[in-house]
Amino acid sequence: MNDIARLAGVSKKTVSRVLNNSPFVREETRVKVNELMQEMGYTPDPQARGLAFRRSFLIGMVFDNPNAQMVVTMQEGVLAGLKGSGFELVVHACDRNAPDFLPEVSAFVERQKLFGVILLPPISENNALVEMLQERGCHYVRMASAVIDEPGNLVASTDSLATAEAAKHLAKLGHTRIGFIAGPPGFRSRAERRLGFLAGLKEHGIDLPARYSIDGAYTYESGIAAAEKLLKLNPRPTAIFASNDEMAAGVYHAARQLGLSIPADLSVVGFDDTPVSRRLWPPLTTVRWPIHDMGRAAAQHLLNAASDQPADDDNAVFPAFLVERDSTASAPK
Amino acid sequence: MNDIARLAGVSKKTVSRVLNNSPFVREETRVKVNELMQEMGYTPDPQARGLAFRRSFLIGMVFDNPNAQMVVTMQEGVLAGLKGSGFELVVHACDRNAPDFLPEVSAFVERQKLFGVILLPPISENNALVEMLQERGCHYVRMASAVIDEPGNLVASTDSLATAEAAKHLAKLGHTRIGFIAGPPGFRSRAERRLGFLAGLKEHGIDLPARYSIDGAYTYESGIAAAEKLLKLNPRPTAIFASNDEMAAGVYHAARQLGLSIPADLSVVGFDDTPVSRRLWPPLTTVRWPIHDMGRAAAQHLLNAASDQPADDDNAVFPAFLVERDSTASAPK
DNA sequence: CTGAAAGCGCTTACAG
DNA sequence: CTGAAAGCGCTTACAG
Repeated sequence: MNDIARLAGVSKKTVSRVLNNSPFVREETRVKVNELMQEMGYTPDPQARGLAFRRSFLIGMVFDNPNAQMVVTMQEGVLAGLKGSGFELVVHACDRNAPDFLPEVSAFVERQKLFGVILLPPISENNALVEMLQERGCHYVRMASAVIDEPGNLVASTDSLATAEAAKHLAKLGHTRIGFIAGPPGFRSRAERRLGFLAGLKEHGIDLPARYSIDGAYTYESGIAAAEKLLKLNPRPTAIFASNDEMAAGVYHAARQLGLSIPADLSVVGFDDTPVSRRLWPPLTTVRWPIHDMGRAAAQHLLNAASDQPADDDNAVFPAFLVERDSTASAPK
Repeated sequence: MNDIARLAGVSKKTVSRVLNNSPFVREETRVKVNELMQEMGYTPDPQARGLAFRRSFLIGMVFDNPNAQMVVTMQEGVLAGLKGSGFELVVHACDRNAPDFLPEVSAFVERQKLFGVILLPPISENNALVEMLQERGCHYVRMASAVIDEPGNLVASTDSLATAEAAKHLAKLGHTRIGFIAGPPGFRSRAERRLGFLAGLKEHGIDLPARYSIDGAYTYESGIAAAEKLLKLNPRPTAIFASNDEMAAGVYHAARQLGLSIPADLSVVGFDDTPVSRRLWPPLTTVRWPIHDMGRAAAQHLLNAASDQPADDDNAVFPAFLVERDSTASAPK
C-alpha cells in the first residue's frame, strides 16, 4: 500500500479511500490509484483491514443438516455469489441439541468477528440464535422453507405451495386414500409441507385421516418404518407422499418387501430432488427447490449489507415446484 | 490482553509468551496468567495475531469433487479435528479445468495468508499446485487413493488393496466373465482401483479382456452407458465392478432395462459406500473408506505442523475394505 | 478533496 | 525468566 501511495504521489490514506469507495476522492486520483493497484497486482490484506475495522471479511455457514447434497450445493451457490468480493466462507458444523450450542456459536462469531453468517435449516429457525447475532451486530441470512424474517435476512423456498401442487397432482390421478409421512418436529419444513399438502387435498375434497399421517425423521430408516405402518392399513393407501426424498426411498424399500409395484400399486412422491431421486427405480416424482440460486442470493444479501445497499426484497423467495417422473400413476381401480 | 497483563502484574509480552507456549516463562507466572485468561474468558484475536505473525489461522479446503457426501463428511472430519485449536476452515470450490485454476488458488492462499490447505482428489494429485504451495510456504495435506507424498503431507486410503479384495470376492463366487467400469483419466483413483482389481483377478487366474473394461466418468449416466455396452457383449459378463457407487447405480438401471435380476443374473460391486449404496435394491456390495477419520487425520497433520511437532507417520494411511451386501451372489450356471 | 497522527491487538527482535 | 520499543497493514478521527 505504501508503494502504491508513493508511486501515485498521494498519501496512504487516499489509497485507503479509493479502496473503500469513499466519495471524497477526485475522479482523476481515483483512476490513477486504481490503475496502479491493477498493475502492481495489489490486493489489500484482509487481516489488516479487519483489525482496523474491528471485524473480519469472513462469512460463516452454520449448519446441522442431514442432507449432504443440500449442504454442498448451498456452499457452492454461496461461493459463486461471494466470488471476487473479498469475502471468504468459513464452515461451522454444529450440534443443535448440544447443551452449549448457543454459546459455542456465539464464541465462534465473536472470536472471528464475522461479518455475517448464513444459517441452514433447521438452525435457521432458532430465534434465540438470531437474537444473539443481532446483539453482536453480526449480519445474518436465514435459509428457510417459508417467510420467517424480513426479506433482507431471508432466503426461502415456497414449500407449502409445492406440496399443495403435489397433493393436487395425486388427486388428479384419482387417488383418494393417500398416506402422508411428515418431517420431524423441530423443522419448520415439517409444518410447511404438511399444511400445503392438506390444503391441496382439500381443494379436491379429500381428507387426510389421522392414521394416514405418520411422523418420520427425514431419514431412510424412518421412511421404511412409516411406510410399513401405512401399507398395513386397511384399506391401504394407493399413494404416499414422503416429506423428503430419503424417506421416499424408504417407502420404495417397504413397498418392495411387500411385493407392491410402483407406480402400478402405489404412487410415491418425495421432496428435495436430491440425486437419489433419479437413482431410484422408477425415478421419483419429487419437489425441486433451487438450492444453488438460493445460496447465491444469500451471499448477495450479505454483500448488499456490506456495501450499505438496501435489501433486495425480490431476491428472498424462490419457488419450489413439482417434478413429475415415473413414480406416480393413476390410482389402481 | 492489556487487562490480563495488568491483573497478572506482568507485561503484555509475558502474556503473549504464555499464549505461544514459550519455554521462557516461570511455571508460577504461567499458571497465574492462564487462570486469569480462563476467568476473564479471554481468547486472543486471531486477526491481530495473524497480522503480527504474517499468516492467518485459517485452513483452506480446496476441492472440485463430484461426490457431495464425500465433501461434507470430509469437512465434518476436518472440523472435528480442528475443534478447539483456534483454526477455522475456509472452503474453496474451484474448477480444475479453468485456465486460471492455478493462479486463482494461488491468489486465494496468498491473500488469506493461509496456514495450510487440505486438497481433495483429484486436485490433490496436481503436482504443479503442490509446488506452488511449497513455494509460498503454505502447509498442505493431500487426500488421495494411494501413497503419493510423504506421510506428513498425506492422508490416503488403500484403494488398490480394497479392489483386489473385491475381485477375489467375485472370483470366489465363481465369476470368471467380469466387466469393469473404470474411473475417468485424470483421477489417480482410476489407476489404483483398476490395478488392484486386475491383481485380485490374477490371483485366481482370471483375465480381464480389453472389451470387458470400459471407461466411465464417475457419474450415474456414464455408468448406464458403460453397463449397456458390457451387457451387450456375448458372452455377457456375470458380474460388473464399477469404480464408484454412482456408476454402480447406473449398472442397476441398465440391468433393469434389460430385465436382468441382481444378483441372480448379474452381480454388482461399487466403491465409496455412499448412502445411495443402501438405497439401491438390492443393497450394494461396495468398498468403504473412512472419510471422516481421514478428515480428522488431515487436520491433525496440520496441527502438528503448527506446533512444530514431527509428522505422525502412522496417521497417513487408512485401509479401505469391502462391505458385502446383497448385490453379489454365485455366478449363474 | 487530501494528509499526519494515533491506534486496531498482537508479535518480533533487542536488551536486561 | 522478563520488559520497553517498534512494527504487522490497514483505518478512524482530526485537521486543513
